[in-house]
Parts: sequence; C-alpha cells; structure tokens
Amino acid sequence: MAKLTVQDSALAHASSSTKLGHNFFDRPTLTVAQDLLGTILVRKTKNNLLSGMIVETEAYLGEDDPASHAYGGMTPRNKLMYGPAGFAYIYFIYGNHYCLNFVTEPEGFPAAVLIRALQPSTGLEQMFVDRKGVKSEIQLCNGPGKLCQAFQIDRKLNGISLASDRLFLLPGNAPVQIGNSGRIGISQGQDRKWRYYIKNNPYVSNIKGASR
DNA sequence: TATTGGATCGCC
DNA sequence: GCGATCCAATAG
Repeated sequence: MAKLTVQDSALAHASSSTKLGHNFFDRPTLTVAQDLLGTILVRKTKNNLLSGMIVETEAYLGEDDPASHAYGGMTPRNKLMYGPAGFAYIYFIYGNHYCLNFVTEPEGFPAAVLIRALQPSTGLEQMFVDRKGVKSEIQLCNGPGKLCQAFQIDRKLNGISLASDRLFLLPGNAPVQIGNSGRIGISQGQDRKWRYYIKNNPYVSNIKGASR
C-alpha cells in the first residue's frame, strides 16, 4: 500500500461513532440524496485504502417510480431496497458494469440513492491501475460504473452494511452548492428531477444535455 | 425456454 | 453514433 498521509490514517481508523449511521439513511430519500453530497466514501480492501467525496447522486423512490427497480413490486433483485436503511445495493448492468446504491427509508418502503460520481482523494495510484487506460483524475470516478471499478466494488459487496469497515461514509467538511436535474439513462420518469450534484464541480459525470 | 431491454462505457 | 456483453424479468 502507498504511504498514508495523516488524513488517510484518520480515515483508516474511523470509529463507528464518526461514520454516518442508520439514522442518516433512515430518512426521506430526496433529503438523503442531497445530504450525501460532500460526504466521504471510504473503501478498505486487503491491500488498499480508497476514498473520495460524493459529488453526484440520484434518488429512486417507491413502487410508483417508473425508473426504479422497485417499480411494480418486489423481485429477488430489488429485495434489498425494501430492507432497512444503511446497506449497499449493488447490481450488474449492461453486461459490463456495477452500480452502487445506498438503501434509505424505513424497512418495507423501497428506496435507494445511486452514487453517480466521486472526487477521488485517497488511493489514486491504485485507481489508475484498476481503471486501465484512464489518463486524468477527472475520469477515474465520474460515472456510476467507473467509480465501482475504481473502488473495487462488485456483486460480492451487495448487501454489505455501511457500518462495516470495508465500506462506509464520513461526514463532509464543508457545505456545498447543490444543483438538480432529471435522472440520467432512464426512459421513463424524466419528470422527477431527482439527480443532485455539486455545482461547478469538475468531477461530476459529463452527460450531454445535462445541466451543470 | 426464449426474448427483450437496461440507473453504462468507450471507441468509431 | 453504436456495439459490447450479461443477466433479470417477463412472456410463452
């Protein structure tokens, strides 16, 4: 592992009291999606410590949201969305990529927040290895599939608790300016402007036509 | 069992 | 702009 800075060491030894806990996630999903902006995602593997600031999220909310996996009711795949808040829901998409979500709201109500982009802060050297071919920091985590590749997140972590030491969140350091828009890559539900991002942050995913 | 299309990405 | 590539969900 690369040498750690003082700040990285603090991440590595984050106590359970500093992590965002169940009561952070067990709230209205649109609130959580916005409050996640500026928080720090931490990933620990056997050999690596990785972290980054969340700069873009999307909310998927209820069985009547036509863009949600929970649209039309519970299935084996979306079952986690109905479970208690504070767990990771990770799925495989388009035959190539994983997407990371955090389950929100009380048990029984299906909802989650998709993490769409991060500003990487720890472990960039390893991220460049895993994101083969990427040239600039900007491209490491500026998309939901990209950040899963950079953070070594796949189906093995599906259902993991965010109180675990392998994947957790720390509070942000400063308030952020929030913008919003329709969600990306969906064919229905564009009337719900449930994508949130940090204004003027260069690590937000670059989608043609999406507002900045 | 077969078919369809997807909360994406990277190359053309 | 389009193909890759796998799998969940649904229909038959």
